Amino acid sequence: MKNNIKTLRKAQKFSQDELAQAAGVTRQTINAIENDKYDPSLELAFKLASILLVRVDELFLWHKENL
Amino acid sequence: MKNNIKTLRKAQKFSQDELAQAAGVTRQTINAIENDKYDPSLELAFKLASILLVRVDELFLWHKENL
DNA sequence: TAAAAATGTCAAAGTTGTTTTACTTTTTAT
DNA sequence: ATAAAAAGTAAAACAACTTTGACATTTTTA
Repeated sequence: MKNNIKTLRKAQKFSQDELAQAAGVTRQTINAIENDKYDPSLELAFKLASILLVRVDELFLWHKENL
Repeated sequence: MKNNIKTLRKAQKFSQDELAQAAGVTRQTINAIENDKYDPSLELAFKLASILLVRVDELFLWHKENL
């Protein structure tokens, strides 16, 4: 699933590591998600959205056709 | 994490099994999520929100204090 | 231009989410 | 009151997400 994490993170001048620490995960987790290696858990998705000041459905782009 | 699945599902007169099939998972998965045994994946959260015609952040109630 | 910071990547181990099968209990409808 | 449908539950196996530790590459800054 696509996401806007990298864009929003840079807009707030966070490094991957800073965002990771703010969300309570490791740098590798943020890196993997930004590079579409896998999707975060729902819990982490909410934390990231909260930190980046957007809603989950704004941070992650999900398309019905996947249904 | 709390959610409104049971309420919205009943409002649309779906059984757990019907909702499960619509979302492409098993009945047990829906049952476990409704009863707060665990949270769904982000992907499944989006599917359920889509089927139940609400946003992810309306279907699942996440509180900042968990951060 | 060299050092420092940030990012990319990988494998193994650990944790969490999902399926399958099966059985029990509760709710709905006849 | 009974049968059928729906919901609850549990263990084992499997799949997906996260951590840890390590090292390579790219970008930034002094």
